[in-house]
Amino acid sequence: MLHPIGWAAFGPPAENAAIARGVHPAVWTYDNIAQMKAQLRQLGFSYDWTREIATCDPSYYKWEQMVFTRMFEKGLAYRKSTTVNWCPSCETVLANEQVEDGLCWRCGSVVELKVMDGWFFKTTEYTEELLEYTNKLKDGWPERVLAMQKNWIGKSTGAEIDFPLEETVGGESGLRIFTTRPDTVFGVTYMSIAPEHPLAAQLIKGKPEEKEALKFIKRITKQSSLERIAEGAKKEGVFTGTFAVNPFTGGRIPVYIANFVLVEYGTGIIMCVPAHDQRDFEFAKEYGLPIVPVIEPEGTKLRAEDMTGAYEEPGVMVNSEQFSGLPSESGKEKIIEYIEKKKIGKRRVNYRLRDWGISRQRYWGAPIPIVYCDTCGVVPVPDKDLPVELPLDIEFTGKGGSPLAKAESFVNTVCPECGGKAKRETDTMDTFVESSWYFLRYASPHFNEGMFDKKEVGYWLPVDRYIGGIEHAILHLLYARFYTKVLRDLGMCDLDEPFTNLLTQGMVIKDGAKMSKSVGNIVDPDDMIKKYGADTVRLFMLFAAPVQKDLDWSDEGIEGAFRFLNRLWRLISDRFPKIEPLKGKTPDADKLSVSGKDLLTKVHKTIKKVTDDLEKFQFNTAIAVVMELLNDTSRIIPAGDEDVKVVRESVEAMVRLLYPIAPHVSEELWSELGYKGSLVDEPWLEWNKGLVAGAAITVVVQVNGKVRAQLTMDADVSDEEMKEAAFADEKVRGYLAGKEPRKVFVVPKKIVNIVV
RNA sequence: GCCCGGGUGGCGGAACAGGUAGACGCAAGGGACUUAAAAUCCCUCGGGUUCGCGCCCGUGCCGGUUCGAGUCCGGCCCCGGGCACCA
Repeated sequence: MLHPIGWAAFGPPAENAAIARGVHPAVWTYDNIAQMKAQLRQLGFSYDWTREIATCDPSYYKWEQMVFTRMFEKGLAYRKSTTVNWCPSCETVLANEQVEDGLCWRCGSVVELKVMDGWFFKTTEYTEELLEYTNKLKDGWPERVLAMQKNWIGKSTGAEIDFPLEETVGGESGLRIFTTRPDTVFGVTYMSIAPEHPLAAQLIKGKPEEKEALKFIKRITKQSSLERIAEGAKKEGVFTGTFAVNPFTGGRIPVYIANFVLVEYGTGIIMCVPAHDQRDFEFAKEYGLPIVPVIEPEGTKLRAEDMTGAYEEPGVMVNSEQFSGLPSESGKEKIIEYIEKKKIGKRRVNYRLRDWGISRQRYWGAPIPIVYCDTCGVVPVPDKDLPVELPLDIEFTGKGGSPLAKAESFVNTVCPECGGKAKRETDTMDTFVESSWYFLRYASPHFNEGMFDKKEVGYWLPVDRYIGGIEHAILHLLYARFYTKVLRDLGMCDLDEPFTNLLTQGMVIKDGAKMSKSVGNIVDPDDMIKKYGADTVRLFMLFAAPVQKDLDWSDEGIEGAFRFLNRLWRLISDRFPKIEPLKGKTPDADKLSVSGKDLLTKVHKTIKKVTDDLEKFQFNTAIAVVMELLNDTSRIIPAGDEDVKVVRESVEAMVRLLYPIAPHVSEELWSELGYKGSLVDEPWLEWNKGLVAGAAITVVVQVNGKVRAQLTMDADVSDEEMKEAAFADEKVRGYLAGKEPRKVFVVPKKIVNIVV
């Protein structure tokens, strides 16, 4: 088993601290690491510190840079100019996954849309595989995480169809659109193109509408992503002055520029069917465009003038020439077959997922290993010159963009190919790139002939048990899956997926809100450790809620955990210090009193339950049963020496069962109990199967499904004996009142239900 | 709108595989110990009813299947999360 730890050490917080307080990001980062490390050690986590890594170390990011150059060579890393998400506060570009409701995931600022050059990873190369594997991960991943990823990938099937233009524009003789509803093609009454689409400006060139349309484009493209979303209700557009032709009807179709068309999705141009698409409907109403129904619900006639909204459900095709009368679902197929035969379009699958923009206009990150040469163009840095180290001698002003771009000695370099003057790329990589492969590095953290030792990765990976927060359901978990597949295809490993089982643990909540400095509801672990000790903190956190759920921090709750450990401590040090260690010898069951025997049974049932629960990560219930055992053990009054031994056995069991949860206290009590050496060297306890199976059982007797009596019986009781005992019971007889039972159900060793 | 979760005491949460609902803990109330307090220990703690034994009701709501439903099925309501002008 490998239980490693490391630090995602790059990122804007360190740089922001440098700007605000004049501390170098590196100093700030390593200070924080030292503090965190001390805290983790105090808490007694069993990390393998020999494998510790920090992603800001050049010996780490060097390999990431090398992989970048390989990806570049394969076209999986590429540069393009496009509309990107810009966070004005972080002063950097964000990937689509890092924008939440139009706001920056990190700082919450309103994200602006900007056209910029940047580097991208071609996640879309793996879209279908990423989607397909969500089905294979089903056994180990929470349903909702997979659902989120599927959602994010957003597969939709349909067709691309070419609509010829009346006259050629900018070298284009037609407009290609994507639709999921080819069955509605006879109802097209206009088309729309995204304002950002390069062809939009071409379509209006020289037209009377040009001036008006240009103004519109300018206004819309200036809006932030938040405005574009928020104004969702209001559909706006302008006529381009250009017409296309419906290839099915030959009809003349006006082309609009419309604010609701997304340039990045599909082809950035759509056919508009107001009768069967709500958005198209609203736009048509606004601009007085015709509405032509071509799908009708079975047995109903649709009339454009009566419609108050689009009819989006399936139905029967009408007004569609030879396709009329077909159900819309099979109509889709027929239309697609038709366009493929006539070569005016083709079947097409579209995804929402877009390529991962990894350029960050920030200093504290791994430099992108690229050099720009006037002669040779874009040149990747050769392996022998890696890593491209982040220069530490930098001035942080917080103004005017990335400090890297102003570091002359960094920027100016020579071209690795021609030796001439060249300039370095000054963008750094998104920190999610580092976190996309650190788990592989753990397999061979000190390997210096490559990113990782393939043999070691083959041995340790995939991760059997990956634990992280739900907030990375899409971000980190999608990127890591993608990156792993890239590494596989570069021949570096044989993994299809990095994480077999995923456990999304909850956050610690205080007063109904996520703990944060700005809200001021922070509970400092150091304070808690000082007051109660690490074990109390551990115990409480594991006990208060199942790991998957958020944990409500409660000052009273932690007191309860503290009380429990103290009770155990007192039981051992005050009441039973003089009894000799059992050293594995179990008391003689025959010499025990009834309560002694009950306790012995309880001890072994507890061992079984804790073992099972830990296996299932159900720490809260595991702790609860140990608490029960402590209650029972404290209450017993031993009837003889053999009973005392049971108490001793119970105490020893509790200490050992609690070891993974409260290691410090357990070790201490273990030696208090007279044992030498550490519990870490002791094997896990096993329960006595005979004792657990042979224990007396409670049989419930129901009359007409209602519980009327509880009988204590032997574990090997037969159905017949259960029945007899049930009918013999006085209380039960009272309920039967002499009536003949109509039926008797017996659940072996559990229940007798008498129906009268 | 679509897709996932989830609704159990005052609270956090238990309940294998349809078989005693509320384990364990917190809070609350009462009592013991103490000059007093803290700590500790004991009792009560879903609702109604009863002097009590007990009885009736109760797992968001309505219905169904079953000898028996928190658990299964159908319909609805509410809460949380994800996606969303995705053509």
